[in-house]
Amino acid sequence: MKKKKVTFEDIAKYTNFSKTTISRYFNNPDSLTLENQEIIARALKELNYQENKVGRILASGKTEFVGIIIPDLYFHYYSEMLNQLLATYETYGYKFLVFAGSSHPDVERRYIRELLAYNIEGMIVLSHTISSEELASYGIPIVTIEREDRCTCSVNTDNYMGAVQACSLLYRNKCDVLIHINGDIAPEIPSRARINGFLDFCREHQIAHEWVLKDLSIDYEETSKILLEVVDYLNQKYPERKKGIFMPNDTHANVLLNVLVRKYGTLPPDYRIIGFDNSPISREAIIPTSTVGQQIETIAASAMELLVSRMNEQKKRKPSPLSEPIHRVISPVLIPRETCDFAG
Amino acid sequence: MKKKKVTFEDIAKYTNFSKTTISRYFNNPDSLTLENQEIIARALKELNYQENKVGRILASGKTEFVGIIIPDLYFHYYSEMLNQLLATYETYGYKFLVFAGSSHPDVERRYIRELLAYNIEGMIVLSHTISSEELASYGIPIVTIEREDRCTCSVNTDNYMGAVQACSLLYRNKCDVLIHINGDIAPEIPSRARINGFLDFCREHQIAHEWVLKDLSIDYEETSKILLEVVDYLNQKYPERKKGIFMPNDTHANVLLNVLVRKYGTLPPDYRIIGFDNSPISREAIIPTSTVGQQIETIAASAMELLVSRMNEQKKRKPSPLSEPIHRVISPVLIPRETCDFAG
DNA sequence: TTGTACGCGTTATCAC
DNA sequence: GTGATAACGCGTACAA
Repeated sequence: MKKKKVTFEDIAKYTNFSKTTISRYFNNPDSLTLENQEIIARALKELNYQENKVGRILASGKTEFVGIIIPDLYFHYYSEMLNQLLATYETYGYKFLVFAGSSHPDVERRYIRELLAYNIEGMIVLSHTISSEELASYGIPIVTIEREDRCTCSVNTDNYMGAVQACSLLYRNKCDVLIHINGDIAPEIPSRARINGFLDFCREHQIAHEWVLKDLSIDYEETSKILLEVVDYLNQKYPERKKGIFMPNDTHANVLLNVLVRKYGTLPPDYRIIGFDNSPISREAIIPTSTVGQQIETIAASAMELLVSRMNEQKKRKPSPLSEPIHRVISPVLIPRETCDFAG
Repeated sequence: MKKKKVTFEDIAKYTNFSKTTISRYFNNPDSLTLENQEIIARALKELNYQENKVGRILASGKTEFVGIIIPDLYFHYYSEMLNQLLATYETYGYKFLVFAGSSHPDVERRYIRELLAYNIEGMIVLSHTISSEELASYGIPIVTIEREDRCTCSVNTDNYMGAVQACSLLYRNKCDVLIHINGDIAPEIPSRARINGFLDFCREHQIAHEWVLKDLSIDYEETSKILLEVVDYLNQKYPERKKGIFMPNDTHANVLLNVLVRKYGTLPPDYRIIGFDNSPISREAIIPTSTVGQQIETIAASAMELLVSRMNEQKKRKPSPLSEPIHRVISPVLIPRETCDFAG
């Protein structure tokens, strides 16, 4: 069982053509006689030829590789995004080299160097670790998703609009006071707009509101404890008032919901809740939870479309100094469920 | 801004060494004078050399690529497995080309051909679509995880033991009748052993039991409806008896839990529940749910270790006809939580 | 310790 | 429509 791989050379000998012709058979078949195409096709079968793209890369410079750097696969948001990015293989044929980020800048720089060593044609970055300025400096097309994007192309959810939709739903649910529980987020991070949208909406509509400044972690028990305290605080501060709580994501909305249900046996009528993301947990919670749905498939498709157009520019034109960053914004979709009274 | 990449050639000219010496600097630095190493190191900085592994691949035949075919990233089990597989980059340096499988055999065959075209050195398969026999026929090292594995190396959870542990916990919780709600699973699928473990344990301990044969889908509402019917059925058939329910995974355990809590306001004392996987949902459920924890990190590490050893064999020895498949089994860990009375 | 020459599998540029 | 030849960037005998 010799593992000697069959090459164009072998096909050429076998068919009495030249390597060039074999190459053409793959890249420009129409330039061959139909007859000869069939001869070669047959030879490929008979010799059981296995395509080898490494040679092609070296000769053509095109790897059809795209690098992905994603911070984590814990949150469903990220794994679904990766899922949808990978799915674009069917559309564009780009293969994905994936690194799950480590939030250590130097480690991620090693990832990037490694990706560059394989001549990736472009990169999609979801990790927050490296500044967009540095990313841009690597000189290859890059699209970032939902992170700081001053110097890179990006696709983000319209977080501001999402927050406004969420608040609007709580408002229509006759909530007396709107609450947002979230850490302080740097202004350059897109999801910061959720806070801004919340604040602006409440001010514009002159609704009593409060941004409860709490950093909520990934740890369930810890978050649970914090949110229980927040509930006590809210009960004390806003007794007899209907509280509309806008949580920054569905995972934490679920923790809050559980805290309330475990405390009161059900979601008390003076609490309305809405989360963000439309993660599975929002449907699988003890009470199906209203949420602002991110259109992950659209975001992923849009990111790849943008990246592909950039990569094509790089190939065709000569100098093309990687024009101004393009920022795309995808509208979220309001999904009212049982943690609000009704959609209207 | 000419994009002309710096090559060994350039470094060689710049330093008055030959390409060979530059190459050696990377692959066998000790064979150079310390002095000369520094000269080259400096030149690399000054010319801003970017490693290019494509040439190396062509010359050496070693891509350091591993292909991953994963069925889906919806279930946390898979995304976490991918996470842990990617994390082994730090240990072995293999890069991962990832395809999210499509459950269409022909599509996955295209994926595999594409992977082979890039000379991947090995493959990790979680998808169930292609038979292990066909996988083995591709002639590269392959490790499968939690799927039919007759002809391939594999790493699986000890599903049988997991089921026994689950049943044992329910038994110690003084359940009168043990219930397992699951579809019929082909004997060659590892998770089939969960059913066998359930049945064997109950028979050996002479416990009343029933395998409720239901195919539960990924759809929450649909599953919810089915499980509500099952609950009615169980109430009727086993009134006044303490029912210990062993669910095949945490997602469905959560649906059942929600059905019960929504029906009774809490988990009735005559229902005990345990799931499988230790997914986040088991901790985030309205009542923290007992589960059989899969050691995903260990499984992933073990799979890569196995794969790496196989890939090394392929490189070193000449004929090495890819010896007999090795099957590794990782023990699960029982995690008792509030849906059971106590651990003892 | 260092250099020469060739090979890896494919594509691109010319010729014919 | 087809073929010879030279890249592409690096590794590796073999020679010095």
